[in-house]
Order: sequence, then C-alpha cells, then structure tokens
Amino acid sequence: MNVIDYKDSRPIYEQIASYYKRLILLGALEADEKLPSVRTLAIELSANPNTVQKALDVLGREGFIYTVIGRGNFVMNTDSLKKAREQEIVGRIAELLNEAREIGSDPETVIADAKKRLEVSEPELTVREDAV
Amino acid sequence: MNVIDYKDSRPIYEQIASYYKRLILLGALEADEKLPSVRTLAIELSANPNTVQKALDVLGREGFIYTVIGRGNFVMNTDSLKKAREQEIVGRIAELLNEAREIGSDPETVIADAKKRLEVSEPELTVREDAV
Amino acid sequence: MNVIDYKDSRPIYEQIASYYKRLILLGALEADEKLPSVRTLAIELSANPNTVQKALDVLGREGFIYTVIGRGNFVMNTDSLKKAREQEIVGRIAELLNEAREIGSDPETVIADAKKRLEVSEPELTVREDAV
Amino acid sequence: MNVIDYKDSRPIYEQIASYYKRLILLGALEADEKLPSVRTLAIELSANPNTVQKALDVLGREGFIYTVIGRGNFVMNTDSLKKAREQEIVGRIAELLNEAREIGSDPETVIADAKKRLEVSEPELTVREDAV
DNA sequence: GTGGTCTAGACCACA
DNA sequence: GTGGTCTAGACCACA
Repeated sequence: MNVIDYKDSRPIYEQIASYYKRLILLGALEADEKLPSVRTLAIELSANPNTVQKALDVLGREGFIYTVIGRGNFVMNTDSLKKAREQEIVGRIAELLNEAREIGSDPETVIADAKKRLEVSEPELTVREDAV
Repeated sequence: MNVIDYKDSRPIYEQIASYYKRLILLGALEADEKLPSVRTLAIELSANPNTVQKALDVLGREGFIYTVIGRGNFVMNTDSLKKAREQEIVGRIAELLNEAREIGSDPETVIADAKKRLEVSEPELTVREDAV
Repeated sequence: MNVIDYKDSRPIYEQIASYYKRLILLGALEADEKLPSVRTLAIELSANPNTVQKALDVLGREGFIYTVIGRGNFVMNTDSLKKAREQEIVGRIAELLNEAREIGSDPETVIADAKKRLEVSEPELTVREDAV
Repeated sequence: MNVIDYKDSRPIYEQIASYYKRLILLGALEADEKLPSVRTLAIELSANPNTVQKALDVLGREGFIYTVIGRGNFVMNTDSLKKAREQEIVGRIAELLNEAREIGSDPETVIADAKKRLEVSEPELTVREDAV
C-alpha cells in the first residue's frame, strides 16, 4: 500500500498512525472493527513490524484503538474522538489567527483567503454560482 | 532567558530560531538591528555556541538575518517575510478547515468557534458585528 | 577517496556536498539510490562524521537527497535539479559576457574562444560546421 | 560611498577590491593615476583602515595597482590586465559549457539563452531589428 | 544500524 | 572581538 512516503520528513510510524487516524475519523473503519495483525500490516505496508507496533502504540495512547490481548486491535467509537479533534482544530486556527494579527494581517482577510482555498465539495453551491 | 524548553520535543537550535523568527516578525527587532554575538547569545540562552550558531544558520538560510563576518548578525527587512508567513497561515487554516469538513464539522462553525477564542483586543468591532 | 582537497579554500563540508551534487547531476548516482551511511562516508572520506552530516544537510536542504531516519539518505530525482542548474549556468555565462563587453572584448569572440577550449567529444560536428 | 553591501556574503575587503578592479578595467581610472590614501579611502567607504589595506594588498598582488612607498598607490596600465581577464572569462565559460554538456544540456542552446539575457547596449542593432 | 542533536574545545578568517 | 569550521565523543529517536 502507498501509505509510507519516504520523502515525507515525518517518521514512518507517525505516517502510519496518521493514516489510520484519518481512516477512523472519516468513518472508513467502523467502531469495534478488528485491524489486521501487526505482522499482516507490516507486510501490507512494507514496513518493519517494530515500526508498525509503534504506530499502534500511538493510536492506542491517543484513544483511536483499543487492544484485547491475544485477540487484536480494535477501532474505538469515534464520536468523542471527532469532537476532540474538532476542538483541536478550533484551537489551532485561533492560534494562527492570533499570530496573523500580531504580524499585522487582518484575521478576516486571512479567513477569507483560506476559504478561497477550500477544496470544492459542495456541488449545489457551485451550480448556483453558475446559475447567477 | 527562558527561551529553551527541555520538555519541548523540538531541538534546541530550532527553538532558538523560532524565538527569533517571532521577535523579528512581530517587529520587536528592527531591520538592520544587530543581534548579540554568538558567544553572548550562548551565555544568555545557556546553550552551546555551536548550537546557537546552528540556529543562526537556519535564520540566515530562511532570510530572517544576514551575516557580516567579523561584525555580527543583523536583522533582515521583514516585509516579504511577513507576507510569506501570512500565506503559510492561510494555507494551514485551509488544510484544517478541509479536515474539519471531512470529519463532519461545519467549517463556518469551526471558524466562529475559533474567533471566540481570539485574544480579546478589539471589543467594539465585535459588538458592531452583532449589531448589524 | 580523493574528494577533500586541503589546499581548496572552500570548507570541507562544501567540497563533499559539491562532489555529490556533481555525481547526482551527472547521473552517476541513480534516483532513490542509497548513499553510504554517515559513519561509513566519514571513514571513506577521512572526515569527521559531523562534517559529513553537515554536507548531507546542505544536500538535503538544496533538494539533492532526502533522508529517512533510521534508514539512510537517498538520491532525489534529478530532472528539476538539472533544469535549475542549467539556468544557473546560463545566467553565469550572461554575466561573464556582459563583463567581457564592458572591458572592450567582443562577446562573439569570447564565445568562439571558449568553444575552442571545450573538451573534444564531437569532432565530426565541428568539421561539418566548417564545411558549411 | 555605496560600495559595501553588507547583505553581500563576500568579505568587505573583497567587495572593495572588486569595485576597484572594475573601475580600473573599465578605464574609469587611468594608468598611473594616484588612489586616495588608505585613511581617506577608509573614511570615504565607511570601512576599517585594516580592511581597506587588505583590499589594496589584493589589488597589488593581482597586478591592478603598484605601490611607491611614501608616495601612495597608483593604477597599473590595464592592457595586459584586460587580456588576462578576458582569458579568465573564456576559460570559465568553457568550464560552464562543459558542465552543461555533462548534465545533458546542449552547449549551443545554453549560449543562445545566455545571449538573450545580455543587457541591451548596441542601439544600432536594435534599431535595425525594428526596421525589418 | 541509521540519522540527528548537543557539548566542549580548538583554530581560522575577517574587521 | 565576530562569525565559521572542524574534530571528538556522547546520547537519543527511529527502523
């Protein structure tokens, strides 16, 4: 699988963890779904089993999966995870807006510019723009 | 000085570089102002001169300071640096908003929540927005 | 290996970096090929590991190699690097021709003289130009 | 005078030497003309007298000026200097063209591109192009 | 094993 | 005095 990007400066275990965080938050993996074994994942991802184990440790520590010894790793229910991540995002954006203001940029302008860069994904809206 | 935080996972040279980037972008240091010498900084920051040197290398490479051998390090003009940083902030916020949308959060709500967390500094403006 | 020349006024780390830039641009090292480890290179080049590390930092920063911690340093794809270097060469020659003109030399003569000094490698082509 | 550029990475003594080399090769200073004293130059250039002396040392060593002890520094006759510089330029261009060829660029294309970047300075030619 | 960081201390060019 | 380079050697994160 093309999960690991060697040109990415982040460590491999973190890339793997990020990949699964994303799948879980997006709902691509359901709550209580079992993940493949460490060995299987290592083969699928072409990574060292130690590295995969470290990624799973991170996912467990951050509440994305839970482990049942002897049975495997399972996906945690994501509702609270989503809320937590949303709060992280809110906090991070607030920090960035503060910094922007500190260096003399108007937060509203920054927000407007950021919105322009949002990937299009609301077809109705786009259509209506065309209709005008 | 309390610039270095050993609990911070970032390397010391990067913490020092970040600290000065911030001072420079905020305008706390003026263009062409001379920084303290490497040796002086090392003492002030309780770091090794080599580590300070590495931090200054980073700052030089990224256009925050320029060096005159035998004279010292000087602060670069920050106009273009500020614009570049603003663009970084815009891009980062756009990424975060995209991620929020992916996990099912409304970008507008996220923005509204982030604004609430902005350090208060322009109360009248906020009030007038409500009044409109 | 005879990479380091102590009579050369350039620092050792830069000589090492230049050496590898050349190998990479010439295609002597292929994309994604692994370089020897820092420690191995240090022994081969008779330099200190820190110095080798600094050379690799330069190569990484300038886009010639990428690093996977715990795995090693790898050669970057060189297409864009070659184009960038070609543009550098064009710019440098333009500067030199301007200077030649300023001191009263004819740029065309200078170019013709420079061509005569090109290492011979396509004799037929030169002959045919004369024949035209 | 605006000879020294602190943002230039070259040492100050070299910037001063370059400045005078240029003036001499351009003919702006005539053969056997006397240069101002070290002290005077130091003031005019806002530089340290030691630094000015070092620049003059370089100019003397490379044959651009000669010193009469107790009388001052004088400009050398520039004919041979110009020829030497022209040969340096020819050699450097040849090196660059060789390098271009090594990385797969066509020397003729490189030359053509470099010519396009030459600063315009031959009005008649330009006019004729318009006339065509 | 592999790269990255840091300290300590020496030595050099430059102003 | 000021910055830049280099060696020696230790220690850490990562795979």
